[in-house]
Amino acid sequence: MDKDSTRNEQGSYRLDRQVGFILRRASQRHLSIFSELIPEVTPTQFAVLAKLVETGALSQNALGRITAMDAATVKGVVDRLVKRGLLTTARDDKDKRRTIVDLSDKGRALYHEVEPRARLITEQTLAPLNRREQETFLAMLARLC
Amino acid sequence: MDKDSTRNEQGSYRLDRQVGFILRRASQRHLSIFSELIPEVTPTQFAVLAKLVETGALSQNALGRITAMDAATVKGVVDRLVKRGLLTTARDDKDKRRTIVDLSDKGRALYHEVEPRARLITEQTLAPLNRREQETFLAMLARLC
DNA sequence: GGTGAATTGTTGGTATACAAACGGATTTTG
DNA sequence: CAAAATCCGTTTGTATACCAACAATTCACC
Repeated sequence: MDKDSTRNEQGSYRLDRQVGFILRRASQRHLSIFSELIPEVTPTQFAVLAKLVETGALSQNALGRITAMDAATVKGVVDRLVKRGLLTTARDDKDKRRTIVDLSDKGRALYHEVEPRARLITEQTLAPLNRREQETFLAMLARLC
Repeated sequence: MDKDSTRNEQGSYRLDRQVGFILRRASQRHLSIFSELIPEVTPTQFAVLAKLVETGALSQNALGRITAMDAATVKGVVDRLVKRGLLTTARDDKDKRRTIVDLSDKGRALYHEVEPRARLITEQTLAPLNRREQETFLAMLARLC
């Protein structure tokens, strides 16, 4: 009889029920928490610092790949961090196309100063869920990438 | 003994485990699906069209509020949609501060043409999860806003 | 009923994001 | 080895996003 209810027949399109819209609002809340706890850098800039600490110096494009930014975006981010003295860049002698990006001492120091607060950001963002839900949620979210 | 394992002592900070980072990558994938299925408008622009269909004409700021954009952002979005003839704007006579934003016929037509594909976007974005997981996921995500 | 407070929309500034096109360097492959 | 394909970084253009400051208008309250 009403077997159709499993299909998409639940009536009109409601923006507030679409993943994209909810995803955007969740990102907004996260950003707000982030800039409250770490006003020194943006989430993207912090991602660059964190990855360089994890992996060491990288070419600019490689850095973009592991931080999920395209070449044009990563350029702007690196430029701004270099201008603030948090990163250094150098030509690669073996492959003259490449620019090697690395942390400066100041950049490494800032990262370690800020990293504890970064943990709090994840914690506060996920605070509406209990521990078990948090794990489930993160696992599902990761599957959507 | 190891009761501390419930705390944050799980070792080093890993960027790939932070909500913010995963959220960003999930948004990227969603955007990619969106622009593939609906190249005519951006997600934000579509949100404006959808909300105007839902609620009818609104002041520019009110529109921003229900679509989760600040005043500066919504202005740009509305301007571009007006330029393309998808929206109309008019001064409010009762409150001379306000600009009334509404769909044009062309905007309404485009919305209805595109809306079925918008459902597919949500479907494809959530495709890695089964039906039950999708519901759980959306409910949890909504709690993070 | 008039003044301080709040709201509305605008502007300018900064920071992601992504697409497309480009020149130079390196790798692949025929 | 030489041509083709690929990779690297840059630039330009468009579109969110958010902040802060601003003028005009309306509201609240005394």
